[in-house]
Amino acid sequence: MNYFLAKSEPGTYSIDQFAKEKTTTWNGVKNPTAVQFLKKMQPGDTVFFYHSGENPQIVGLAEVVGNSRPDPTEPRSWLVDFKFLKKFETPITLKEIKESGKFKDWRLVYQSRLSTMDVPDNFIEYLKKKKIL
DNA sequence: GCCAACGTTGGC
DNA sequence: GCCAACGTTGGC
Repeated sequence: MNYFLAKSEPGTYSIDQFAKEKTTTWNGVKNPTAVQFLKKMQPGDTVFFYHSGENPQIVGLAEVVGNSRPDPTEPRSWLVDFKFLKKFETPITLKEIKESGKFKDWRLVYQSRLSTMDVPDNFIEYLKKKKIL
């Protein structure tokens, strides 16, 4: 089981909408690097749901259901289905992640524009220690 | 609102 | 195939 992170502008699609809908098709990903990660997602993998924009933070968890696949309506674009798992009572802010100093080699920190990415093991450990996972 | 970083487009 | 110009994203 692998961990990934997917960003969404809450004005476009928020964790609350996701919680209501229970499942969503994650689409619109065209960036080649982001698509690479989408292709690696497999059923059962866990995805951190991240709100970008004002107050950027990880707000919840999703589970990959079904295989990622090309978007039939848009060339070079890929999509994947997510099932809602949970919304964090206390989101993990980007500020906290940066200020901890432990995750400088994570794309979330050094490559802000990337919308879909993997998650380093030491971040998972960090969350387990904090009893968030 | 600004700007850095990066992706895309199109002319050559 | 290169690169300049331009567009987009996302953090601040």
